[in-house]
Amino acid sequence: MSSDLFLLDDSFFLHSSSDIVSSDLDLQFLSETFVPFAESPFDILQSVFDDPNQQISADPSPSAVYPLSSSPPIQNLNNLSLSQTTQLQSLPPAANSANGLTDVSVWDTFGVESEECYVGFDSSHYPSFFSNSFGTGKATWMMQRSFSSQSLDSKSGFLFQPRYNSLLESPNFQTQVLDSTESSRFTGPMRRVSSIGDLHMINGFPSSSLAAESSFIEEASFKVGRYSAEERKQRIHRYRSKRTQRNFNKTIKYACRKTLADSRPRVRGRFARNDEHGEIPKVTGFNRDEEDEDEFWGNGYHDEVDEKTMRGEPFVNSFIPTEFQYFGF
DNA sequence: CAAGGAGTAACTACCACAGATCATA
DNA sequence: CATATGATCTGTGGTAGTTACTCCT
Repeated sequence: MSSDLFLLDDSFFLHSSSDIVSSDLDLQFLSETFVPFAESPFDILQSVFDDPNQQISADPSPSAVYPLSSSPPIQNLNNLSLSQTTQLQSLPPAANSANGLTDVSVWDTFGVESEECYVGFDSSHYPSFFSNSFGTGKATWMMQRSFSSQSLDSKSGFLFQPRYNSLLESPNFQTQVLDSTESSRFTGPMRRVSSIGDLHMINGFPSSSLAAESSFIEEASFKVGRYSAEERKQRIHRYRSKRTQRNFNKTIKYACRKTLADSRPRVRGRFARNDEHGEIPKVTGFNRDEEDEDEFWGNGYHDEVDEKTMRGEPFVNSFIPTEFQYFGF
């Protein structure tokens, strides 16, 4: 997985693109720390839309527990479905354009039934990141497994409208928020998120001004799930410190061996012998006659990759990694 | 509800061989 | 002790096969 979940806050929050949620471990951490009793990563998202009237439903299997080594729990995220159980007032599109942040008319903004809560995106920017359907009156977002937060960084156009929970809707809270240094970025029901750094939200809290907000939250004895704010901070600190020590990069100990491996001829992915003279074999094979070659290649097994490898060409460009979580930032 | 097939993703073995490492003379 | 030689081990990447799991019928 590396569908980034950046729904934490301030010191809790994933601030940079290097803080992407990139593993099952991350998800477990998130679920345990922020959404205790979560049955699936879906619940994590639900916390963002924390509202008794709002439900995020997926098709969670009864056994939606995701041990670290199991199949990717993010699979559950591939079938996100937001649903509004009650009809609340719709957000007037004009309100968004009026604040200068969002011109709804140019956005593919998908309402979730009541349009009270929706996640929008510029589909021209994200042709494959999300896809949606409205089959049964619910919007379903398909989140590409390996969409890196870097992509979000580089492309603006991610809309995120959280539900406000009761605390956020508190006049006192809104006052504090609007008085904060980054209040201009928090402009009411619609907030444009242009980077992962902007996606600092939990339970609808904008995170950027958390210096003020967190104290407020603490004063309000804000507690999510089983952990107090302090406990969460400690857990997050431990998590992040351990996380920094993780090494997602495959370190090449011997560059020369990599070079050799890249240039080494392969047969169905396996290293093949060089010819007897130690020369890099040509496309035509290993000086084999036609009969041997047919046998060697099986049923005419020829493809571009192998032709390249047989020529000793590294075909780096022919392979586009799809799992960004293994690449450090 | 249980069983079985389809679909999907993660994981792993396999291969050749240059270079590193170790043991011995 | 220093050097030479041979044997053994290590590491490198793409693919196919296996495993585990979910979803659907």
